[in-house]
Amino acid sequence: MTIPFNPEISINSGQMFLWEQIGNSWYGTYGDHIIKFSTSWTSKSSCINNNKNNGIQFYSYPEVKGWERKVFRLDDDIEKILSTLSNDTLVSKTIRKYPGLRLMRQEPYQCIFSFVCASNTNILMIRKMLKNLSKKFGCKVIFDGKEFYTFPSVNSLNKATINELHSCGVGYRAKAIKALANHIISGNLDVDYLVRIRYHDAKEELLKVYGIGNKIADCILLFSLEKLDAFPIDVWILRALSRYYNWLFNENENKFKMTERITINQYKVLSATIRNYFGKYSGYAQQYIFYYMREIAGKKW
DNA sequence: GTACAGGCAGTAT
DNA sequence: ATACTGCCTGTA
Repeated sequence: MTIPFNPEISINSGQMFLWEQIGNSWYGTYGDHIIKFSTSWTSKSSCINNNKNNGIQFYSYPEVKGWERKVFRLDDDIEKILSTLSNDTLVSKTIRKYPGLRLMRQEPYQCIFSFVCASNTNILMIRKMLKNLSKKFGCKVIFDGKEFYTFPSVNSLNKATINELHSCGVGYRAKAIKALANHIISGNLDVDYLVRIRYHDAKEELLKVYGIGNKIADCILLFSLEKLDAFPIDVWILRALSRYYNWLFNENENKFKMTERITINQYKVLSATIRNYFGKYSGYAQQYIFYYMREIAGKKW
């Protein structure tokens, strides 16, 4: 059995902020690289399999051959992951509904800054903030005769003033961006180390940073620090838990209401319960559920 | 004008 | 441990 892979649906999963479509090509920012793939079809439902790039081509600037394997996590044992998660009714349904949807691996620093911008705002706003930051603090790159900006380096963000950051429309998050850059530059946050240690330990380190709470830490862990067992709970996932998984929480007085903002302790209980339920690939389940919730709500991004 | 969306930090209880 | 509030920008 070959599991399908569709890069287009994957980058539209809502967690990939800096991608844009130009004709039959998609261009994305991956740190200081611009990555691109082109399809020779127009239908969005088309898929390709793992081994043969049927009509789809991958490029990047600067050129890095085979980047798609890393970015689209083609090194994961997707067959095993999806078969494990298929024990769950809802996830099983979404796997069939969205063939080719994959979890994506983001550039760690870009991912961390992106999600620090993601507090208390929506995806369109996050995209806007990150575009502004890239234009102001990134490097201009001409690729295919088109103008792009690399994601700002940690150094450039560290040197930026609060006012400069604020001018990018990030609002009160300017303070968090500054604090984060300083944390990284001073060696208090080591990405390589966070990749090596386990979920709970890495999360503990992230939570020390001003501006990073439970949800944002889980996003960073899942999307860039190789913690496939992370399960970010935002409002969309909370609605899903309330609607489809209430039975999991009815024991032990773990009931919750989706209309209420959850407390830190409630997040811990929800997180522990759902991660125990889905297991080591919880993050993949989250990806499918998130996509499903956004789609039935009619969200484009 | 007014309501609402959205995660975190800080303070009071 | 929980409740409440302020923080920003934008859309309906």
